[in-house]
Amino acid sequence: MAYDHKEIEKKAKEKWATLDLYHTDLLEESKELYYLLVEFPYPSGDLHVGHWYAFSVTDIYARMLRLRGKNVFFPIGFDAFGLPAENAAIKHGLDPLEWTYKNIARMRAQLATMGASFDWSKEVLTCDPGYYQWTQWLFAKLFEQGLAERREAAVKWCPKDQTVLANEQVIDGHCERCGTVVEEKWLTQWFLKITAYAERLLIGLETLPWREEIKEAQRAWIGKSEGAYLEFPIAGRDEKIKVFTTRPETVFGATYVVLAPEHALVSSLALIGGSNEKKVEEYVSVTAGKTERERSENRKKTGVRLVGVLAINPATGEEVPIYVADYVLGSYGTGAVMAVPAHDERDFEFAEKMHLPIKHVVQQLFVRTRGIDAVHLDMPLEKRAAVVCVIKHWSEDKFLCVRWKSVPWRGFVTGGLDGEDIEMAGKREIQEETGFRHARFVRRIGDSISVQFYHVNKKVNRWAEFQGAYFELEDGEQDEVSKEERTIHDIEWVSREEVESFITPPDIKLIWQRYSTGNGAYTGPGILMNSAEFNGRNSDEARWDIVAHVGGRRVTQYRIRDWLVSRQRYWGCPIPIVYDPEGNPHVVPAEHLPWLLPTDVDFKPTGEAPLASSIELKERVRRIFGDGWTPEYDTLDTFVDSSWYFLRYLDSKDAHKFSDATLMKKWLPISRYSGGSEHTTMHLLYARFFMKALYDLALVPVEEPFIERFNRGLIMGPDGQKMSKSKGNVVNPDEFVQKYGADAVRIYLAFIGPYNEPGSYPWSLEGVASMRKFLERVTSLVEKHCKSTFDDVSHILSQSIARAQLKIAEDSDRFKFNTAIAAFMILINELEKIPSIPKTVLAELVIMLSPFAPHLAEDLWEKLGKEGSVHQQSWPVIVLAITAEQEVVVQVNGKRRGLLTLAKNISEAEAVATARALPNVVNALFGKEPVRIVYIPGKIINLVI
RNA sequence: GCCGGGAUGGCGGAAUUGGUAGACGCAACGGAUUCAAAACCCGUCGUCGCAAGACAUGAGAGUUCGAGUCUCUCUCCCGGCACCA
Repeated sequence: MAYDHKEIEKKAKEKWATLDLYHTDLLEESKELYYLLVEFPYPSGDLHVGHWYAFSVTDIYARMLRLRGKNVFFPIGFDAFGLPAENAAIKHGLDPLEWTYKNIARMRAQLATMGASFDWSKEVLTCDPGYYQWTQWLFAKLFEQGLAERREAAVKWCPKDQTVLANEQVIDGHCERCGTVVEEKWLTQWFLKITAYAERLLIGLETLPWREEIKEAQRAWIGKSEGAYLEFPIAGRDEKIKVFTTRPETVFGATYVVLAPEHALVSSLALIGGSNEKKVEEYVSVTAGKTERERSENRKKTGVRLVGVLAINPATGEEVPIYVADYVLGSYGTGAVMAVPAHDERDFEFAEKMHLPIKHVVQQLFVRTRGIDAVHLDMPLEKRAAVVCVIKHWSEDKFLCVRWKSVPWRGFVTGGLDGEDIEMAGKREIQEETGFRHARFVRRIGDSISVQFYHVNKKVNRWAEFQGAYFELEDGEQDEVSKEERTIHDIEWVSREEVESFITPPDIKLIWQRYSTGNGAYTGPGILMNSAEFNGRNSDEARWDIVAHVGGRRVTQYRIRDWLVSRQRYWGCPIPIVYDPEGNPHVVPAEHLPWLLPTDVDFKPTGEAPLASSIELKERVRRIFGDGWTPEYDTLDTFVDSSWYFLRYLDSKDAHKFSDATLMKKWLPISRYSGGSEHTTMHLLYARFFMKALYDLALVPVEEPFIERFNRGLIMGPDGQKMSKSKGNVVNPDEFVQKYGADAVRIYLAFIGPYNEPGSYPWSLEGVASMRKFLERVTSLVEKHCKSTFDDVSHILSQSIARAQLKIAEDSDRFKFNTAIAAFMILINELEKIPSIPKTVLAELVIMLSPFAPHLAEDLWEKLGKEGSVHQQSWPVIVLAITAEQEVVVQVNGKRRGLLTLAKNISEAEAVATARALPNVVNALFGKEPVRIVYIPGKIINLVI
């Protein structure tokens, strides 16, 4: 081994400690400020590959920015409240506090091995009373502002952890932490009103330069939908059923109304109807016993009609039945919907099952815009009703299709109604176009559709209302077809399988699909029909007019629910609330903060909050507030702790305020936040919500906490599978650090793939070794030339170095450390071929290496006899000289035939002449004269023959 | 089902705005060195072909002098949401 990494790492760390290198002076004004944040870890007690990936790669950027003259704030701390500590207490009888602090101590030591340049002096621990005092203080502020609220709600309950979970912590109906199937419970809980900020959380995304997938995930989570409240009066009563719909324009097609089982009107309406009250009650109680998960798992539609009561469709005035069905959610919208089976899949499914009427009010519209039958924009559209005939052979499974002669159009027999009904018109067209005499009308096919096209033969624009109809031929008896018809098209028998591909226009295809696979709900926009005075209008365009017409109100709904923060757990931040003898909540006054977590508790899960077992807490409340006052026993969701930690970093030890206003003004918003994609919709949204709420309270200077956000990828096992103990593919980074050194592991992780996108990269067993080899080559290079007295830097060499410096800096800015390292490797490969390298170049090289391999670079810096630390140097100033020549690719017909190095100021004629003289070009031209020459100076000459 | 992102050698990946496809690295192969091996060093390395060259960025079409990159259709993979009216 060319170098002893253990020795080097030890020496470097001692040197950095002596120089106090990573203490950020937050007041330093002369440099540009850069707040680089990385998600702080939970102190699980063991540093795994994921931690290395998160912290050591981000550290590369922190170090590089410092070299580039920035005042970089790169803090660290621990998200130290949470379940594992408590589980350790339950399982092994350990003290959660001791367990946590022991783990923290261990992880601090492990983090130190990676050589990360964290400023430990600003460390925060969320479980420290000095921290959670301010979590409590901020909670109190939100409470005073009406943003923290106590109410009864159906909550997700994990029977194993014996606690309530936030919606976000339930994954596929299972507890995010322990995987147990989640139950539902009805409890009084604390909520933070994130819904009040739904719109602003959405708008705020617009200006953030985040990746689209992160923004989209948040948008989907917020789930904005615009629609209207419409009211359906109950026949013979004063009451009304209020529904929410995003498609109010389909109200004419609402043929029944559905209430969620938990809807307030269900029991009273059942009583009025009377006749099936028992059945309704039974249905409601059965669904109440199911979790939301169970309800949505079984997608089969169930429901009960409220017999004896009817609602009135406000558009048609018709009476429609009322159902109770669990496919309608009580927690969204108004808990009631108007059902439009023709235009909503769920309503369609329910209507089919219950044999309810399906009324078609939106006609699908096809406009032919391409091809020979495209609508002529300068001509008016002539309306006409028409029939499209699907005709089956009298004995075989074949269908009668039509192939036009003059145009590439293939479809079915189609013709205008001319005042007849569908059956008559169809029979007549079949007779005229095909000669078949005995077609039997079987049925209509689905609903009508609108098609706008240019009628090639009749030379007019048509707006046809197509009605599909199914006919069966009784026999093959056929008349002679008129000559006129024969010149227009041929008829053809096509087998069932081939019909779909035989037919050309999409609208005729749709009729075929409806015939062969059945009709469904049409959920798109189109032309309104069966909608009184709105008939013929575009559905999207008429939407709000219809809302006005039926006296509805335009509203916006959000999918996001308020943030449930109560946890029936011990190891969390106590909710700073006490109850007076009447049971009203009061915030614990600031002078009593921190509102300490009691220590005399029983951890055994009983279904009660552990804090309820503390005598000290009850005593404390009685002592401070008086007899009859009782404490809140729940603790806060740990996501509350982590929603503001980045503010505390700036002023982590302050006993008088949560953070320093002046420093926040200087350092916020955070320049770049690096983390895992698993936090996209929870932590990131909560932190943004907190920031906006605190901004409104004038407690913070900015509304959005993070300018840039980067989600890193995942490191997989060597088999490409997610690392897990059961698969036996877990890579222990410590082994590799021991064997190859921290620098090799760092550089390997940075090289494995782009750090700016959430991909997944398998850990290659040879990868770290190869990085070690590379570092040894750099070492040998420096050692070989470090005694050299030669100091003449050639032009070519200085250009190579400048190019590498620029590339490394640029790629690092984009978090593309893989290509940055590649650029460094290219430079080393080049330098190894040079017999003598000046010391100034070596020094620059070591500085360039230092963010990636901080320990080795420090050692090499000393080998060069330099003073101070390499990490206190400046990133070399880049001077890229302008060259007089440039490379130009020569192509013939777009294929590369040669490469020229031409003077930059060469004329086009000269450049082309030089290109044409190339032997390969001469060959490719076959003596022909180019018909076109594309010349882009500095890039390409393309000769087109 | 809907939304978002993606698909490039045996593998991880590269290719700032449409302009030399496969940078850099791994693995593999050949050589040199060695008593031998490891390490190191030199070379080969998309496919077909002796070569010239042809063909190649999930499949198919299109736009363009020129497409991994832009447009359309389809397939598959990853992520998010999902009975949210």
